[in-house]
Amino acid sequence: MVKSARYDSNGLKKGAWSEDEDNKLRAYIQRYGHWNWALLPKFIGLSRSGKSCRLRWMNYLRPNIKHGNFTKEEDDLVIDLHNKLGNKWSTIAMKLPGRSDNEIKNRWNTHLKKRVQSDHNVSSTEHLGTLEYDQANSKENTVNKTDLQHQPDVENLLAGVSSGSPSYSSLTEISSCQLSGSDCALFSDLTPQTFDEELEDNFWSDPFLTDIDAITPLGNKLLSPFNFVNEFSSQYSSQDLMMTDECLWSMMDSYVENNIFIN
DNA sequence: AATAGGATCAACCGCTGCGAA
DNA sequence: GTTCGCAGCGGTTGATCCTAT
Repeated sequence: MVKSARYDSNGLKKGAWSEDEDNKLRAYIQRYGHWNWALLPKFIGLSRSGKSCRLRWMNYLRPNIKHGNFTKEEDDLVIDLHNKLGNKWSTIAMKLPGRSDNEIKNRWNTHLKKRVQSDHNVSSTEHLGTLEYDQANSKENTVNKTDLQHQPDVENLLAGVSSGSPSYSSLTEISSCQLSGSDCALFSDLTPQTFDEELEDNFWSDPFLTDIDAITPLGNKLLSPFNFVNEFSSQYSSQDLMMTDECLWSMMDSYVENNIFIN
């Protein structure tokens, strides 16, 4: 149910995301965070708009995102919050961890709106237990296994959050995390699987860093693409900075590998 | 088996708000 | 005070799936 891929007049790809694009975007953001959505696709080598990348990440690729499986409790909460807040989907989404505003909006438009309307006539779900409700929604509860293959385990993720080992202020902070210098390896060699394996040991235990300033234990800044570009743009002309994505990646990786920091 | 029409949901589009210059 | 660029939001679209006939 996705829009077929096509290219617009600016050469930007539209429509369905390929697995390769997903992998690139996920791996990049897990490593560097989303420091600038507009420039990010260039660094990844994607022919997508920043908007499209942001949307894909927020609605689909975030580590803690859930698909399908709206429980009766979630539905009730959406209805209750919609009753109080109206179409403030992002606000409602904040109350439902793992659910994107887009998914909640779709859920409302396709199911809950009708349910609320029919409830005005018959309070049909009052006598449905949770099990019966789940069974009634079994079609919707079909989880896309392909989607889950590349997702970190949500339960572990949440357990990690609640255990307090890393101190997160919110789940959204997880989505914009970055790795410390010790985690860095040549990204180009990583498949999603090996990337996840590599992260497994210390991904959730390492401190999370802000999108732009990756603070090392020494208090120096690790070169994120943001300060990488800033650093180089101060030394070279824009002509000099016309480099291929591969070249950029290579340079960044060599910086990371050699622990070269800027203050 | 074919197909028409409804349902679903990922993705797009346009707009607003906000911070920086 | 104005302009610009970016992030985020909510409405809408359209490709695909599902179901009834």
